[in-house]
Amino acid sequence: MQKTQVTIKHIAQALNISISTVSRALQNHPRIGLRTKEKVFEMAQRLNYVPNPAAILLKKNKTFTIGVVLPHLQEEFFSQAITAIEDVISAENYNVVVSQSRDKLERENRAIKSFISSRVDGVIASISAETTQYYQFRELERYGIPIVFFDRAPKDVPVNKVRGNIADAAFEVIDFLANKGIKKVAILNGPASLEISDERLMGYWGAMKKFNLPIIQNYIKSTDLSKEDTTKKMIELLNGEELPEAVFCFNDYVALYAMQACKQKGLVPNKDIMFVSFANLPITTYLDNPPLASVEQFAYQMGEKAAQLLLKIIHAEKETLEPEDIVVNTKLIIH
Amino acid sequence: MQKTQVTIKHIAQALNISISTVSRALQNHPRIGLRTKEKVFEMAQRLNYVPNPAAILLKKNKTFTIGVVLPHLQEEFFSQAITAIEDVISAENYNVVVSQSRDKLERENRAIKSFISSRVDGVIASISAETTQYYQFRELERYGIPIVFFDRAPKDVPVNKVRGNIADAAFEVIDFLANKGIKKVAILNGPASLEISDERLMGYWGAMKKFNLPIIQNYIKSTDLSKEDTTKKMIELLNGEELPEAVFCFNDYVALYAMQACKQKGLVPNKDIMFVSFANLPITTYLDNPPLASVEQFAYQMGEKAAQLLLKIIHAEKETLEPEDIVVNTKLIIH
DNA sequence: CTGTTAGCGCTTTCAA
DNA sequence: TTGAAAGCGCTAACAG
Repeated sequence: MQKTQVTIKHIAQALNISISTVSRALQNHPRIGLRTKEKVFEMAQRLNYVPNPAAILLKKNKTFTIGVVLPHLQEEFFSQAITAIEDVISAENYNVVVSQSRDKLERENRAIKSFISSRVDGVIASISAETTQYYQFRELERYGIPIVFFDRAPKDVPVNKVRGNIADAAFEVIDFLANKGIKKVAILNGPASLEISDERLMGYWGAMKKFNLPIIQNYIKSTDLSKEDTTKKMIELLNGEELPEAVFCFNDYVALYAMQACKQKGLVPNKDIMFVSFANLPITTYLDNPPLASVEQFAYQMGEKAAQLLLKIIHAEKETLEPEDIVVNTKLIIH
Repeated sequence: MQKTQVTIKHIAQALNISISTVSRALQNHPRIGLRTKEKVFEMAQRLNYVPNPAAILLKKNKTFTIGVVLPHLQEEFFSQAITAIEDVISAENYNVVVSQSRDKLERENRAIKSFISSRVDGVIASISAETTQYYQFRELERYGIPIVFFDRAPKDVPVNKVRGNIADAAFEVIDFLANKGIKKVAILNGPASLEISDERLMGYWGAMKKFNLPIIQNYIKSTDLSKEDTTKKMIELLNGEELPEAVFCFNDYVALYAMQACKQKGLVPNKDIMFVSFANLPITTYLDNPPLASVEQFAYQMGEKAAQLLLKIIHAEKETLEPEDIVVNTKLIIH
């Protein structure tokens, strides 16, 4: 099937010059005659020469590839981030390999293994809902592969990361609800292993206190982000002593599942119970009664910063730099 | 940053044997002593040896990578297909590189270029809404890279493809509506450059005739799949002489956009006007008034077949085989 | 069963 | 400004 490929050797022969001259000409080496360069480029074109990446990689011991693991490409939040990463990375002639963990630890680990064996030059990660340990990422360190986390970073480990100012956003959400006279606010949070869950809780807690709203233990739930568990927790809220007036959800999926649980109980979401969440699905705007407000996280910007940081680390030839913690501002969007 | 990597040479030295023995042992070559093999594997483990893919590729002149271009990973249909492709392909130790065209010809071309320069062993493609020419894919042929299309294939060119029995499904849809006593059915079809648009139209046409339903020229619209154009076409339908009773949409996105246009005109979708479409977004089930029915296309199965076909072609060392056309059955789901 | 050797396509000293 | 030659890590004849 494969045609024999055109190599610099062919170009050299056709032009009756040495392969090193061809190689240099193709790289725009300064010490090559302008006429020679022209001839080489012309011939390369004519022969449909395409450089063999494997040979270059082998020689340079670099793959010009970065690996990205994240939970779901289907979430607008992540797909926007990946677009940004691709834009930044490809401008520097790097390639991107994306892998979805689907919130499974096992898939995340497999992706990391594959990144190691394909020898990527760096990794950008947003950890799965199941990930509680930093363990697996140590393996990357072992091979000297730098990592930058975005949005979902492991807790209690100093790492390079880019994240939204979640706690402030959560505070703002409660502020917004309080201003509307809503007092009883429940929270359907994400797994405790995620730092961004803690931050949501902190913001919630801080604001509830500040505005003298009642903090009810039963109003604080956390889910593993699956539909089943989210539904279960929402039903617990609905069956509780006092129905909350609003539910602050970890993200749009959680909100969607929770809203459906509501409907099944005969309540109209965003009329009988208000929902507010972190935006990652533009599709919620197609609902008949969309959530009152949501937090925009500027995924593109976050992806951009993460990619830039990673490139910076890759280019810095020195040993590990101080981990950076970049915070991107969020914005409360009132619908 | 990079640690110096462990090579088979290191293993050979540590064990005081030749590198070819190590290479063979690692490949489980039959003519290598069991004891030697064991020693080699042990040492490889101990030194954290990871084979350098670049060297293997260079040697074998194969990348064990296949490229996939498709419109949007966010559509459930495509993301399921990609999962299937990954499953099949990785079972044979191939890797997958995915690229989204976002329905832009230019992005599709860029992806193809990048597939060529990274020398993928094969390509699976579902063309963009803007693609009208087979032209760009010829470039792949030139380099002997086999292609399999799935779902969206170019028209009027004999190619390897996997597709649903769209025309039959479209027929079934009209049949279903006719049975409910619905006579005036409009169609919001995709761009004419896609074979799957033609097939939808054929099925529609055939059924409308068969059931003696009126075929009104103004009821037949096609959109470029963008929100703007779809909205425009839907508004034309709504402003026409006679309101259709049902609209048969190219896919769920088209349905979503069209339904929103409805709402803006004060009509309740799926009560005042029925919608039916090809399923690619499970999210539509969260709508208050979801579409009556939709066509399930078994994306996973389609992806699976496409991947299997591609592998078959890659493994068949001969010159181009006869193009295959694999049809996967669809199913009408009543909600 | 194992070792020697050539070479995949390219970059890069070193020498001219 | 160009060429010769070594070598990146691995595989695979060929030769024992």
